[in-house]
Amino acid sequence: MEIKNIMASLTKRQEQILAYVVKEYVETAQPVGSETLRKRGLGVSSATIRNELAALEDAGYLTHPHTSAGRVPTEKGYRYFVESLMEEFELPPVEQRMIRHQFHQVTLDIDQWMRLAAAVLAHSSRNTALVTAPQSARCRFKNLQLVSISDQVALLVLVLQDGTVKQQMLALAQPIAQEELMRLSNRLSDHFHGLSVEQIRSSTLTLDTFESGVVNVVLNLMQQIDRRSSHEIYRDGILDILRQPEFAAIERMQTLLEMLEHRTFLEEMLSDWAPERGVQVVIGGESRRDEMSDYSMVLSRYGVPGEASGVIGVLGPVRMQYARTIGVVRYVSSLLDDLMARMYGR
Amino acid sequence: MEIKNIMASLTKRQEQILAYVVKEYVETAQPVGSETLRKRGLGVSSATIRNELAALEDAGYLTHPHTSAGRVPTEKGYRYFVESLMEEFELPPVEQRMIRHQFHQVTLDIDQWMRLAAAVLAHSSRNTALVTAPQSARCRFKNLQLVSISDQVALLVLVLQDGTVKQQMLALAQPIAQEELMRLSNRLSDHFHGLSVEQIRSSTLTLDTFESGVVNVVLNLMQQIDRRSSHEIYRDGILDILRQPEFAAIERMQTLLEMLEHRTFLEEMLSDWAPERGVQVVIGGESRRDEMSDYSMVLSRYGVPGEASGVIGVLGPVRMQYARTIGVVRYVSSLLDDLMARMYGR
DNA sequence: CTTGGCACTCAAACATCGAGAGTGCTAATA
DNA sequence: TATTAGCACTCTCGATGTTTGAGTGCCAAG
Repeated sequence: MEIKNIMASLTKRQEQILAYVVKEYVETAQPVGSETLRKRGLGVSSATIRNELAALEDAGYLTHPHTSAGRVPTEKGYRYFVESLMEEFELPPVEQRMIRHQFHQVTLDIDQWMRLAAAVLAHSSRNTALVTAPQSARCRFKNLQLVSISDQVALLVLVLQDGTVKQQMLALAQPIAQEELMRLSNRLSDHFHGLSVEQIRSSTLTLDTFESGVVNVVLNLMQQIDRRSSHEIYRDGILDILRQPEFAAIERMQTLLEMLEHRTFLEEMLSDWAPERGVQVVIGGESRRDEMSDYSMVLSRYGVPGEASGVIGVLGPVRMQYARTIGVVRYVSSLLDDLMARMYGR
Repeated sequence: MEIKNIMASLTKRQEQILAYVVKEYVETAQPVGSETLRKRGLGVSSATIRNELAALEDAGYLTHPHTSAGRVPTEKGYRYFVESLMEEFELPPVEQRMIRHQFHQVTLDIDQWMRLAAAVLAHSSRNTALVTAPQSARCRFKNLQLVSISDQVALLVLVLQDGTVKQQMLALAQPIAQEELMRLSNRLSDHFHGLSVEQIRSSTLTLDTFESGVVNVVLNLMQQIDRRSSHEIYRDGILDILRQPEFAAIERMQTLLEMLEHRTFLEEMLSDWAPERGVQVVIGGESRRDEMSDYSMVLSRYGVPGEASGVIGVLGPVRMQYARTIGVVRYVSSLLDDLMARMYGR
């Protein structure tokens, strides 16, 4: 007697059928029936396939929208597919080269890279891409520049060690000459070079009112960044995902858009589910969020481990081309790894 | 005998009826019939109103979706309403104060102001807001700073006279010390202070390979800005507009989203239709763009006339609360005027 | 000029029906 | 024991027909 159903393990044939169902359904968005499956060339009759389908349904890998409809994978079904059935997909070299080329064409700028990464992910996966800029564990001061804009306004430009740039206007109580501002810039830049928020705060530097005002602004900006509250999330391909047939119903679309506009929600999702390494697949309700029960995510972390890392990901309907998406995410992630490594000087 | 129809001018009662139709339709999104109108208190029977409606339709101010439906304003009808019938709407002082307060709470930063302006417009008008940052007629160099990031990478931070900040990473052929970079920064900053692209290009300054590389990057960035190709358009409230009943049909939604994602299209629309001064209302097909035939825009320019100006606007369905929207746009525009004036030192 | 009255129109909502796809079960077969 | 042919059954989907009601246009009387 064969071991069957006891271990909830599937026979070879069941696996094959499950794989076919997933692939077919992902492609057509239509429930797939026994006859369609037979034509795929299993060498058995549709009746046999029906029996297997019923078994797979009992085991929880498939469902029925209604009595006389074909089968649709459940989350468990997709999970099994992703874990055991799916063949690895590597991005074809032509595409790889094209993507790499795009990254090298663009100027050396994190913001640009992030946009491009989002665009590439969205385009290649035909879903919505989410990308966060690399965050240093704790940001460190690098350089500061004060530029006079008018009698009453100066511009403060703050550069952090990882290349992040922040600017802010300052209102001046009374006019200060550009030379004076420059002298101050240099003094502070020298003093604070390489320091974190706490270190700057505990530094013993005698400052006049204006100077300590400047320092406070700097500390504020740095804290904001530390608290990741200024964390921008780059998105792309919102349109692409809306073209999927699952969004024929209007409120589906609405809820999705609401999700995508809700920054803190996305932030949470990404930080909750981004893996430390490798590519993570989160299918539907696995994310433990009702709003996400119809969507899956494929996430990866990139960057230089100790230094700074960000997250890239693709969000799409549960009915998603997992193999392809994982391949794309993996590739873009490794590409960003390289770029970051080069930027941080290996 | 009265002058009527000859001048295509409307009688008082017709104007009143047209105004009611517009208001009612804007509110309910349903074609409005003679009986509804009678209840509004015109003091005449529905039959009389029907006659007037027929007259208004002949004159082109109203239409019929089908024989047995109520009336809907045409573009001509909306235009007449906006031009002659609508009562001015001033934002209530409470709201004004709230908005002003928000602007003063936020840090002195153009980017933040733009975001806030978009958010306020979108929220107050319940439509999609579009905002462009102020553009100087011709950008002028103010200051430049080179910061060493690693052995192979330096960061160039360029500040323009209007406070715009641009950064770009530079790949270094060989390591250059921070002091050396600073010396160069200061030299170039001094030399180019206040100059335009052409003036920098024709300046006679002896430069080594690296230095002229830096200058080229600067020129490139400045040119980009001059050509307005880097022109960011701040958008907000995309969701709000999608909640309108006109988007029950899915492809309506799709085309709108496509429009809103298409940057160059929006840029064109804004630059084509933004008025030199005052508030401009563009109704449906008046914009001479098929894609826009279902949408209206309310636009205004803000900023300091000779110096730098940007555009703010609201995009919504033709069936829009024009009075309210115009009021909001006017107020936010004047508020930005003040802020900009203050920034440029009056 | 206004109004009550009435016939007419059309979209939207609802009900009915047949076709088709797909299932589950049974009994026969290898 | 696993497979298969056969068949009754179920349910969706699209087409078709029917009803309802809002709203019009026009006429004849006030």
